[in-house]
Amino acid sequence: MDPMAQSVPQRPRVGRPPRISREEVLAAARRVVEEGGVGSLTMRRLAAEVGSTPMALYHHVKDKEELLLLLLDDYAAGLARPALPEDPRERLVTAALAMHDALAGCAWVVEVLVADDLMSDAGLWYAENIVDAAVACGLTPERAVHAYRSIWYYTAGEIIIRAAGRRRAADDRPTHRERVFADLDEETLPRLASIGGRWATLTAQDTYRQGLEALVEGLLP
Amino acid sequence: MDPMAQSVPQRPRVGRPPRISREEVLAAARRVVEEGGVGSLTMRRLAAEVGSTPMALYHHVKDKEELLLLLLDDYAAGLARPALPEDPRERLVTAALAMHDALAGCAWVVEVLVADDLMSDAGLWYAENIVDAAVACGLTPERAVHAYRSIWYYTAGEIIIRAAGRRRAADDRPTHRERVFADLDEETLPRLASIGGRWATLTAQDTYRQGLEALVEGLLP
DNA sequence: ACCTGAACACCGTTCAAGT
DNA sequence: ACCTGAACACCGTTCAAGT
Repeated sequence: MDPMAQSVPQRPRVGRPPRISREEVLAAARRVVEEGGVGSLTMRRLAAEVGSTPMALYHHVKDKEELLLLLLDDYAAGLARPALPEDPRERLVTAALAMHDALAGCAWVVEVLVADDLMSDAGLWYAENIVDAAVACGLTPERAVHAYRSIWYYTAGEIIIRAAGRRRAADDRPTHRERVFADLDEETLPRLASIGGRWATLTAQDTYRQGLEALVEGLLP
Repeated sequence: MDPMAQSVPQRPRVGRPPRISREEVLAAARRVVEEGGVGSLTMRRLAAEVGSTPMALYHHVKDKEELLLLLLDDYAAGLARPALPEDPRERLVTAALAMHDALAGCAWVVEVLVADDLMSDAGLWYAENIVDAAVACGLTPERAVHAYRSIWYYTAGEIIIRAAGRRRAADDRPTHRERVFADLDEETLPRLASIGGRWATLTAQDTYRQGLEALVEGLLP
């Protein structure tokens, strides 16, 4: 842009030339985390991935926490922002669904999110639209924030619990839950006993939208 | 009870007499976990707590996972089961609130719960009553299970996120969220910017019941 | 300025041996 | 039967030194 820019003397880079860059580290971290979740991202593993030593990483990120936050920013920045309907109630539901989808695609995100609440700037777009739509539906700003919070609890809970469920389903040994459901006491737990084997099927179904609409129905005046 | 029981010859206990018992291990684990969360419970720390070596523990519990499950059973067994109102809608809300309270008192429980879905038998009491009340309110058993699921997502999400929030508040360095909220762009995020500093106060408020009632309102016919 | 290697203070768990 | 000690394969991070 500025034709002079090129001739501005670059502060002469002294010392050893870099072998790895922050971007390279982040890209590798993304790969690792997408494949095996946050749990599988270790500084040592990451170092191996970029062909370096664990300590070299600390020259490009402050520590592991910063690494995760950077990863989050990065993910959030790439999210699509769907066009939202005019009608405020529909706008609210659509924004919440978009937030949910953004998270559902990437289970690891939630693990980090919960640890440091809310996304980066890019993620605030969802909150903005949900709160704003709630106000447009007639809530006070205070109640709109509370409504957003309820939706966030519901959404985060859904993502976390269903992700955990999928992880359990992945390693095939029977879970604690299955063992418990196999022999329910009909005397003390008649309703659950009558549902029996259908429990697993029913709770595996995706009912996010259903629950969201119920919640919104109850939250709005 | 059986007067003969005493004279039934005990299978002679051979070998070294035990120095620690399973109960002792569990009691120590409970202490550790209540104080510092699941994260602070390590086999090594626990061994030190009972005055033994890490490997001695493996004679009383299979591994760390079993230890956590035992801890859970134990906690669930001690829960009060409040009297529930006759009216099914009130019964539903009361049971959900009781479930929430049972969890809220013990943040560590949720960490384990999420990892292995649902509590032990004792915890199923909540599910039983919520599903049953939902049926009594006119839902089909299938929709009643879905309703329970939505309530469970909402409840678990609330507990997890608020627990994480409290953990962040505990170590006083400013969180990522605070930094982001400090300078919101009024152009792109006008609603959040207008809420500004009130966000922290508003989201710190306990609105579990409010959200629950909204959700129930929307879920029931 | 950037990278390396050794070291520290941790993990859960296995294995072989002691009482 | 119960416990111990040494060992294995891991962690994140600090520190002093090399290029």
